[in-house]
Amino acid sequence: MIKGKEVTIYDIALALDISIATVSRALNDDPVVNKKTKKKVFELAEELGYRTNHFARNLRQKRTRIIGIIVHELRSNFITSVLAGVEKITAEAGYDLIIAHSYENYIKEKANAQNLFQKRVDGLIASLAFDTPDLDHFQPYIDKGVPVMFFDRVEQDGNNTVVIIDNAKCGYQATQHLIEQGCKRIVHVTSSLLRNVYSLRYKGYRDALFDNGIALDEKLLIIDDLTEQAGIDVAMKIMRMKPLPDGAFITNDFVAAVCMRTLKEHGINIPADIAIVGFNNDAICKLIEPTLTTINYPGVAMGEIAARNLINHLKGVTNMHRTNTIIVRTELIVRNSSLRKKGRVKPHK
Amino acid sequence: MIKGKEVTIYDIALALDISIATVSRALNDDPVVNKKTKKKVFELAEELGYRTNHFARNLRQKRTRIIGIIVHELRSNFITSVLAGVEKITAEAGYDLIIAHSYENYIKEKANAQNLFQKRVDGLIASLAFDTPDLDHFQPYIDKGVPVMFFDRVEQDGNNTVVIIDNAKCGYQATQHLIEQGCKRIVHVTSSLLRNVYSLRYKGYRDALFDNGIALDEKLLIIDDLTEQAGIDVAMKIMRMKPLPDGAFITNDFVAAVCMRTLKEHGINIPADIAIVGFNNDAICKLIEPTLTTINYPGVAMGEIAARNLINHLKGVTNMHRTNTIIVRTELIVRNSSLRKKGRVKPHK
DNA sequence: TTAAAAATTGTAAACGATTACATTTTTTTC
DNA sequence: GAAAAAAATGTAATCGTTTACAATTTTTAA
Repeated sequence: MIKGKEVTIYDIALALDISIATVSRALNDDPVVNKKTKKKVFELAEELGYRTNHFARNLRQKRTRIIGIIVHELRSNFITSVLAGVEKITAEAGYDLIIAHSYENYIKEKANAQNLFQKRVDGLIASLAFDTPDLDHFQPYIDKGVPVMFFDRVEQDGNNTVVIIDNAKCGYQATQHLIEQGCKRIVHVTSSLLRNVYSLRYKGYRDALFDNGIALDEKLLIIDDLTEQAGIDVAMKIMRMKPLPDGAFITNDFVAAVCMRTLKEHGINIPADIAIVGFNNDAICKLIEPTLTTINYPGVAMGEIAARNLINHLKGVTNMHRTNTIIVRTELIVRNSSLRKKGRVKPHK
Repeated sequence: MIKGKEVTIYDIALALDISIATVSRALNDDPVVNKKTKKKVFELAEELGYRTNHFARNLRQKRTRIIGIIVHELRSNFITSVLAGVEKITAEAGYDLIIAHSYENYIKEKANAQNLFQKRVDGLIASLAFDTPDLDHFQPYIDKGVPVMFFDRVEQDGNNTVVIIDNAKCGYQATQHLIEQGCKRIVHVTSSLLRNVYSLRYKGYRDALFDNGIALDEKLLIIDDLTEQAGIDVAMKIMRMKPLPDGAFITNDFVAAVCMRTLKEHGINIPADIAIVGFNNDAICKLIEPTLTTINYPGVAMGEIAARNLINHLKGVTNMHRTNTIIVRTELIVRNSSLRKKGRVKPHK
């Protein structure tokens, strides 16, 4: 193999004194080609270090075998799990994965969407940024018939195919659990209510309060971004509330953990003074003290499902547009941060 | 824009009654083209929804503007940080990023290397799996002159370009710190010694012991994989040691955290009974109790450096092969898990 | 042995850009 | 106003495949 000089099907054809058409067919394992010829072609290709020129092929076939994925944040346990799930399925199916990162920024998300469209991905998987107001930037995909699959962070009323969890139910469960543990004044710490995941969890929270005859107090709603500082600020805000709340449903484990640490530093007892429920079931839940009650959220599975549906659609096995919404199972995992009435609910692990 | 029908430079040329060469040049902002013509082309391209066919372009130009990255594990804070750094730089430079995941598996790593080579990435960034015995699978890249940049997990004696931290120094620092805190019997918990990162940290550990006149006891070396179960097993092993060790240098924060939890559950006091130092400075360090002393490890920066060097090399700005090794700064962050002699070392944050 | 059928191979036209080189048009210079 | 220089545009080959259709070779059947 000589550096810089690429081997093409012409070289193979020339060496074997056959046509490039036959070589091409042989390399693609076309049953029409004589087995002996095929064998010779394969062997010579191997020997010469032939590698397919995917540009030539894609140029001709008009498809890329590339799936694009736009994530709102890379440095997140959940997203990484999804990525792992997607990667597994796409790799198995022989697709490549191009990852684009929006950093929770609509402008970047838009640029990424355009870029991947330019690159002609065969399909797109996306989770929206905090401040994404609409789906106009995905319109070119729809116009060209390129399938798009949204996961987790999706548009509320869009008629796209989405893979999500039942956020309202999760919010309800978490809140109901706190109420069952005797909480009456429950803080809800969440992020931008413009995003489905947060607005629906809030809805679940409200519904649970309502069903238990507890009046909604909007002063107990705290909006944060997902940083460490936010966790500290939240704790400060909670401590200034009078009377002190006796429960907190925080829609992110990391923020919950930082918040808990800060509360503890100020002498507040968890769960005795305040019971806390987080969201995500990150690894930290089992490592902090007390261990954190949370909602388990199956990242890898969501990634796998999104990717599998997309690829099946591309292969024509199923039509994605028939399935509008795929809801993935979640569960409340009760640990010590919320467990006041011992024995009534068995703590998890 | 009609679904399924792609606009090409021919369409634009036809509509404006100019040649495709001019259209091509205009779209590439070639200064040779008349400004008015250029404007007309841009406007019509926009209007018709023209998008470059990158296959045609790449076929002609013989490059892909794609960087491949092979990581040993996706679900890791460190790797995600590196990924974020790489993504930032490659995106800025107009390159796409294809991610491949080896799951700490040599076979998969090899397959990924081959696949990305087939896809003709312009450059490769890689971190090796646990059990990768050699770099033979990267030989095709070298033969073809495709630059490869290794980071973190690299081959010991290879003459490739690598971005690493000074693992031996980190190991030395961590151990020295424990010794300064009065530890005499220090356990070293680490992973496969076949990998540079772990063998060098071990070397640093040994050197620090030696320099302080402490005999090396091989019974104090524990090899684990990086799972939760490993953390528990490690704690159990430590507790069975007689006399109980008084210090532990654990080369992974997560394992250290699980181990600490398990030790505490068994009534062992940290740092009084055993002082602990981890590695990575994951978010958990500040959230667990006691807070975990660790080595800070700049993931994002490493990703940025690796990507920047690769891209500068591709652009011909610098020659990567001149720079053999890039060592990134690290620091010991002292927190409560190792702090016995208050006041002697100021705890971090 | 020969015609028909089946298997195999070949020819040549795409696919959509880039670009060396040639040509035409415009501007400058004296 | 003509020659020279500069600017702008065009022509056509090329990149490496795939694939419809045509042509050839081999096998089968009578």
